[in-house]
Amino acid sequence: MSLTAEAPGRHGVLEAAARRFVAQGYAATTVRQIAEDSGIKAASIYHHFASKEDLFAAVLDEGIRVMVDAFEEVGLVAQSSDLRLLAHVRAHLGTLFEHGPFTAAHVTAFFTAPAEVRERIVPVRDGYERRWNRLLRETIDAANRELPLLRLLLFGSMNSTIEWFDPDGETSLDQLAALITDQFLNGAKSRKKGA
Amino acid sequence: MSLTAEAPGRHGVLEAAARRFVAQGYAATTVRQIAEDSGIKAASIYHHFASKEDLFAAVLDEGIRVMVDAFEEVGLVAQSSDLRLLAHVRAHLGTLFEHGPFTAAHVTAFFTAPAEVRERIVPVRDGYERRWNRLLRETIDAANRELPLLRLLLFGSMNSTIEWFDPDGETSLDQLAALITDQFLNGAKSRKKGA
DNA sequence: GTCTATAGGGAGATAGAC
DNA sequence: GTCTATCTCCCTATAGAC
Repeated sequence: MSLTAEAPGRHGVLEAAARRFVAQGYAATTVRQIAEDSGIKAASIYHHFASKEDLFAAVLDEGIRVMVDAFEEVGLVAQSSDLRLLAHVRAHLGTLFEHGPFTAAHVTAFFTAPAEVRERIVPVRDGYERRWNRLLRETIDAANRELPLLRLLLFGSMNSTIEWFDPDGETSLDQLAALITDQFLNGAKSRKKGA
Repeated sequence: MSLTAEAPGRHGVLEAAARRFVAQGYAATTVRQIAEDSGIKAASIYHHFASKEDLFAAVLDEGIRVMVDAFEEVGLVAQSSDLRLLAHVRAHLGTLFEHGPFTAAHVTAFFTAPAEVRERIVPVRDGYERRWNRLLRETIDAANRELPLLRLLLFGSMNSTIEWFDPDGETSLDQLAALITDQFLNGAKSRKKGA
């Protein structure tokens, strides 16, 4: 929660770690940096986590938990399927920019995780992907074998925002979510200039 | 070019480095690993490159060069603008999966590059992005402030394929390029199941 | 739950012979 | 252009006191 509290506890360490992993990646981050950000000494990290890899796995886990929670919180809004998709796109973007550094760390660092860590996370990750497949099946009418591909393209668009979107800039997260959703469903051609 | 040649030379080292950076990221890759893959000793790397960062910058440079070359090679095909976009999407995917490891290394590792390296590369990268903005302006009719955003979404979709697409799987690169282009231009809703 | 002290290893890089 | 040998630094992790 804080960077300088006297006893940050497990969660404080976890959050400082996630922030570093986002900024530098896993390998480039040292336990000493995480400790310094947390306001404790490096050796104290090992009271909360057995190893740096263990800490990394905990960050990835929390990243998924935040995503799944946000997805479930959108709930079964009884609107059109297009608006339901928009709500979930907005929620996913929210996890990247508004709900702490965990999901961002997951998205940017998962790919570079050591194989053992990655295998440990995959089952949880699958649950989130299944939720999206179900959602998309209710929204678009593509062939069954195309649907996971379209989901991956949408994920690619959404997750790439972590590399370039500035939540304090001209475009708001709401606007970005609307743009991504409309582009995904109706295509870039539908966005006529003469609006 | 080869992993075990007696004198791999600068290019062999560069290629081995790119492969490692794709697989492990920059920080997790050691100069000793690159040397071993190249068939030389670690100290010999420093005959070709002043430092590991220097080698990294050379890999990123080459990654852009490959992208720009592929873009230019598509040329001014006098087809419809949709088909021209398809050709460029196919060319970009080709740089990720068919033209060596340099572009893949650029896409996956650029974000984690040390600030000095990144700043050195940005101007070259800008040239590639300008080419795409120009291409998209001829293809879609979106508002001027939306166009760069739409390009970033398309880049996000295309570049994410490096994390999940298997060029030896069921779907070919040609099919993937067609799917991405059609989804980008016309949206996922246009892909009706009853085809 | 945090500290000091330190073990043990591997990293990037250099010197100088061939 | 590549080698062997080595420097120096900093990494993860442990031991044991408070």
